[in-house]
Amino acid sequence: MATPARSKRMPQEDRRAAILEAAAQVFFEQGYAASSIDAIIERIGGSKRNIYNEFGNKEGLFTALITESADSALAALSVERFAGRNLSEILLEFGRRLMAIYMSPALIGVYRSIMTEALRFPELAKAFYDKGPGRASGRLAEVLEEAKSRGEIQIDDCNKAADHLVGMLRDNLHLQVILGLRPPPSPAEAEALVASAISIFLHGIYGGDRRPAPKERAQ
Amino acid sequence: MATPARSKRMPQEDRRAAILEAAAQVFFEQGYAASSIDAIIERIGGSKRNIYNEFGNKEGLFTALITESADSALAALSVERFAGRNLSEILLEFGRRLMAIYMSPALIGVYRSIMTEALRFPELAKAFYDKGPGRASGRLAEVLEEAKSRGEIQIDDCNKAADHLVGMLRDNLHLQVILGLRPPPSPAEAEALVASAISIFLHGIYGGDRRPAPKERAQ
DNA sequence: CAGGTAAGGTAATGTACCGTACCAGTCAAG
DNA sequence: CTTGACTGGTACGGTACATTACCTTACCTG
Repeated sequence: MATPARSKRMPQEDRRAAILEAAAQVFFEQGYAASSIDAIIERIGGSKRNIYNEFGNKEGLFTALITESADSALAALSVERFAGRNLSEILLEFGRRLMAIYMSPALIGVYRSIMTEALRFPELAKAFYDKGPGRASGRLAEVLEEAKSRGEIQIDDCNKAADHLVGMLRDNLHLQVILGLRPPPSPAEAEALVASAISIFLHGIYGGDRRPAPKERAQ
Repeated sequence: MATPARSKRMPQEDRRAAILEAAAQVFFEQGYAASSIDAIIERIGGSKRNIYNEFGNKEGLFTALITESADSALAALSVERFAGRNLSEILLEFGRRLMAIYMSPALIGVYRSIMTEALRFPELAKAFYDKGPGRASGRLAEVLEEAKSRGEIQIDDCNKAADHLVGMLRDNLHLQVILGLRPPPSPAEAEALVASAISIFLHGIYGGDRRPAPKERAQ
């Protein structure tokens, strides 16, 4: 009834992907507990047997959805080690990628739904954190550690500083998007936000006697 | 059966408070959709009529809980205008308060539950944001604007910078606490985090030719 | 102390939904 | 064409839950 065009058979992979896509729409909008298997299956037609055959039960579908969404969204972070340009450019590139990831619909949905379910799915919450924000911060800390060892920056605890920068990039804007109070930023907005965050991270806000950074317009 | 000592009547205020406390335990742990009125009433004894008489329905109880929790947790932000000491001390004091608020069990619970329900309760989400993170950022922007007008700092967009600082203070640690991956920080930890975030915000991480801030040990 | 009112308790109503069973139609192989 | 595995559609068992109807009890007023 919903999509009569889909009455034919489907290769297993496509079916699995279709289920996950529909599950994303429903779970990420309504949350795990308020979502029904029926609502998911309505979007793609077919019967619930497909879901139960493929994922076992509702929990299995949810964990698969969270895991795969987080994995695919976060894959962009580990493509290569950042080229050995200067720290400012490395951080800018890192920030751009992280911002794009955080604002992607998939990850917004993951955030929205995993907060409430974290206590019910502790391993899932840990996996999400470790592969996502935790790893981002870890990678960043490595970069900072290198720069520190070259004497380029002064910083006591690189892990803490990395957390701070990640937090800056995920500031109130991210929260507003998750809460549905505003749409994700345009590329230009995102770029400006990344630039201003990185600029503050590198130079702070005191206007005293610091040298301007090479070719950076602060916001 | 649960608490037989409570078989007598109760002043309305106490009962209302008891309901909200029990609702906080249940809603903040399980989320709105997965929580049942029965589970709430079991914690305090009595019957569901108490809840329906006082709050109308489940939605009414939830919105009252979120609103009052956010209000009381965030009241500490608007007590007085910060004394006109130097910017560093003002920000430190601001950061301490904000950190304490963010890590309070009440606000952790609000965060946990409102993310998923934001799309179902848009006005509630907006009220929460405006009274909470939005106002924190707004107050901070005022402080920065003053310092800017005194020529103390150099900054283009004070609102953006304020968002960044608020984000720094609410970084991966906050996320880990919400996800239940670690307990809230001890006062000493919190103080160290605030200090390092503010230090970066003020001075950045470049170790060049900046003067050290007055009496600040960065972390 | 009697009687009334409103709150508190109990049980019922109706619904939603997870997970499974059943049947009929469909595709692929032989 | 026949067979058989699989799938779509639907219905069902069992349960949980929001909300309400109805009864019971406590408190207040005169």
